[in-house]
Amino acid sequence: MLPGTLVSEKTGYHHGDLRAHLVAAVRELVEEKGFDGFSIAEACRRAGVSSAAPYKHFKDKQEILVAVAVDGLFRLGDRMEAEAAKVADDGLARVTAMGRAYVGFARDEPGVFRLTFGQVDTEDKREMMRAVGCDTFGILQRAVADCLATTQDDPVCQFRSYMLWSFVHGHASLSMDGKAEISEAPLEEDRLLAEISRRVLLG
Amino acid sequence: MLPGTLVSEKTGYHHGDLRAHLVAAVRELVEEKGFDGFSIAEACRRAGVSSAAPYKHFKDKQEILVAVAVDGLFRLGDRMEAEAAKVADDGLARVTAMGRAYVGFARDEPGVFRLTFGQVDTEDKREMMRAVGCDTFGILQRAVADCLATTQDDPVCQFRSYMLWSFVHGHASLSMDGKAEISEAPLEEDRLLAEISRRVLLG
DNA sequence: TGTACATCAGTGAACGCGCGTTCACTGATGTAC
DNA sequence: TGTACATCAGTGAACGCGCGTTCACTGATGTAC
Repeated sequence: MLPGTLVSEKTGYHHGDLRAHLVAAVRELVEEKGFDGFSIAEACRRAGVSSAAPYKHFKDKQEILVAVAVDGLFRLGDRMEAEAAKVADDGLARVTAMGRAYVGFARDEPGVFRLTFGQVDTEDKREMMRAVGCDTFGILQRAVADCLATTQDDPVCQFRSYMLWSFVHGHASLSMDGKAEISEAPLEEDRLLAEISRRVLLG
Repeated sequence: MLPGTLVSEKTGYHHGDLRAHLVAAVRELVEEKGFDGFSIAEACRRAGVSSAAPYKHFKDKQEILVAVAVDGLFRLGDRMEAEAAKVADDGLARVTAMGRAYVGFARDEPGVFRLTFGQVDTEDKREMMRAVGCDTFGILQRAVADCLATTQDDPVCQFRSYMLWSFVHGHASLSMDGKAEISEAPLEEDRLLAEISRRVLLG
């Protein structure tokens, strides 16, 4: 359930890496119950720790959720890069692969996805997310710049990157909760992603 | 605050149209606090009614939220049709206008938007939303069919409609919480919507 | 028009619950000498 | 190597709170005669 490898198996009092374990437990809960419906108390039970323990690592509930969201963004970025790296050096195909990674992430972890792109309550979270979000978006921008034989700063590149992001994000959101019947046919989805990359990047 | 026109101003015991008033109150709260953070109790206080009253109209909390979500979908559809009707009979422009309506709705009522397209907890809600959602999506499909000089059933029409929906939904979601800096320049957004309609419907 | 009565939409008090957070504490760990 | 001690990461009990829901009730409304 929780990754045993993360624990430096201390017996008894001290936990080892409670912070990471809490984040993992919250991640699980957010998937199971949605990001409302989640509670610190239950995350503690799951991590095998008293309900006061988290406050040694986090200021409050909000801060834990931000940690989970940031962690999610990082993993999303990693997944995009990994998926793109698998593809031969055809720019268009790489962009499509990133889209596939994005949608895959949303489908595998809808709770975290919603949390990550969900409403922003605090200024802290807003700042944090903006910073990490720019990094992740940069991954796409670089691939698009490659494709168009231009630089990331080129307004054309930014415009097209944002178009792609919108589309993929929209499809991810809609397919996540079955609003697109199309998502039942994985072949169709590949076509969809390829088609949209083509239409945005060429022509 | 609450639309006085809706109340058939009964004095005292009987309320007139509590159901509609509760939905309105919940809508307000969902905007103010997000759809977590909302509580029946507070909606009752706002509607000036005891906390037991809602159970004469709704089975439970979930059912109220579904009512608000369904109501939101209907109003979204109305807005799309209204915005499209303003435009001369150029198919492409009408589709773009619908996009503008969609994004406008998301920006005006982010809470309801998130609730409407957010996670589906119960099978009841799923069914309800699917039915109303198909109606709303149908509005777009008809405009696209017009544009392509084909019928709604044509797979090409469905495919393109879904592409448009994805894009607009994605942009709406991202711009809602300021993830697109682009959203600060309304002129740019018009260009974005027009461009995407063109790229999806032509070529 | 007046009366009796069924129905309906509200009240208000009460319930049990689980939550987020605090507090004083305690046991383990690492370091200086 | 041994001891003293500061620091740190946990405990567990307690708190106050607001919630969703239930219950027996009551007052208003509409209708049949």
